[in-house]
Amino acid sequence: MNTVHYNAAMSSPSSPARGRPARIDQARTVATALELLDESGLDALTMRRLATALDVQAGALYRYFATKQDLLTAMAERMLAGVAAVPASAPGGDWGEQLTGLAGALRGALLSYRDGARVFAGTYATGASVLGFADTVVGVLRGAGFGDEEAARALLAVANFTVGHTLEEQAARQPADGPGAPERSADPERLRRAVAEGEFEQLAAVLPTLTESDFTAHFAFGLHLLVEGLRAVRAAGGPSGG
Amino acid sequence: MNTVHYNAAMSSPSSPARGRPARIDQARTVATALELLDESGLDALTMRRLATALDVQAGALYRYFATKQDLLTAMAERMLAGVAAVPASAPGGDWGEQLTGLAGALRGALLSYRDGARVFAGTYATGASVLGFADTVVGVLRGAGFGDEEAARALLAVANFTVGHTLEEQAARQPADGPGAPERSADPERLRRAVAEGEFEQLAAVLPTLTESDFTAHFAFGLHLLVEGLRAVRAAGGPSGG
DNA sequence: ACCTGAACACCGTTCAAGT
DNA sequence: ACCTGAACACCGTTCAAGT
Repeated sequence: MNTVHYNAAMSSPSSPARGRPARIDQARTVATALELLDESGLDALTMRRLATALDVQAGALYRYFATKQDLLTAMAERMLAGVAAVPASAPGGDWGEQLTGLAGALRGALLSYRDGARVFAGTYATGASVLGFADTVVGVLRGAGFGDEEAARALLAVANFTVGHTLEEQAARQPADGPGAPERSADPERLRRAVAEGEFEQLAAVLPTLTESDFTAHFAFGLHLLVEGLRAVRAAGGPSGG
Repeated sequence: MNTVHYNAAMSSPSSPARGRPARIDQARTVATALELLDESGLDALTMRRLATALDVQAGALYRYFATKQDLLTAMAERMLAGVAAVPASAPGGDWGEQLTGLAGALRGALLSYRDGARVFAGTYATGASVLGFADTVVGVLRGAGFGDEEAARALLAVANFTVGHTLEEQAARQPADGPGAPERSADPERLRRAVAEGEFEQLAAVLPTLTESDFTAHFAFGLHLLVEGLRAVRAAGGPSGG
């Protein structure tokens, strides 16, 4: 069962190719959609533009994906392909380092496509890539002695932090194309101005760190907090040592 | 300077009301937009529907908001109104409890409107509510002895976790209107089926916790990890005790 | 079986013209 | 100064009809 089941309700192309051979299929459609996403961003990814890139009419896409949302879910699933294999390629380290590596791999997968985090956050993918990642994370935690409940909640905490962080990281990296300045992009200049205008003494003091562009350091710090928190939880809860 | 400056480039209504009195304004437009959001969700919030609710034509909205994105930013800002006042109303407790209260207030603010987290995550609000919240959080942390860099990074970690968590919480609470099952909603049933179909032993073991609907407990656990992580960081770094 | 062509019911945004 | 009316350039989705 390696294949992703995008949508069991969709009519998949039957095995013996009756009639004309298909000009597109799910895999090529998702691949082209991800290329388009990376080139132009989520807002520019329309069914019509995707169809044009595939040299087909827009309606043809609906033979493979019931809705655009289904396509986005398949894209999210594909983005995470191989993300669970990270600890296997770097087997050393304790559970904390393995968890850090896995979270970093998730962030890397989302960062590897423009608006990747937005696509992932906007879908609910339950394919082999996503579940395999979750399975690996939970395996590391249970192997380290955490209980089932703690392992599940730790998975959620790490995943939600990673998605939330990468969402903002990619929003900040948005090109802000043109002097018209779109409102979503996290321009540090606007933040600086806003802090200067109001009375935010505390914020003003930490502004240099807050507006720095080293998102890897921000991510590492948050992840470090979660791992150290887990260490504290385990020390307080279970009878086993580290 | 209490007023939120939605967009300095927009022509605000001049003080002496020349010509016809305005039938709509920014404040009423944002309030109505939030009502509509809460009733029907973000996907149903269109400029045309909002205009109809305000008894006006769609084009009239563009005298107050340059783009829909600007309107959404103003909505995000308004959602967080008063969220920084939480520690003032419950002044007791150490920095950890105060931080927990602030994060809980942020989650509560996002939860108080349907798709609130999606609106917030999709914008970059830098008004008094958002900056006031950030200022308060940083103030708590610096007051507890954390350095400027750690305080800034801790703010980001807590905010990103909270947004990421609430994004998923609201996706899970989506009514999933109709048996057609929209793909975004985090139906626990689909997750159960997907885990059962594949070979995810670790995931299967924690499935009861993973699919439980007590998001408050999930949120509390993640927040607990962050706070305990901060305690560990402070113990390891600074010379001052707790 | 697979895709086209054409339509349906919408969008966000702009802007001359009215009052 | 504020809003209307109407248009522009799109959307996602459906479906009879062609091959």
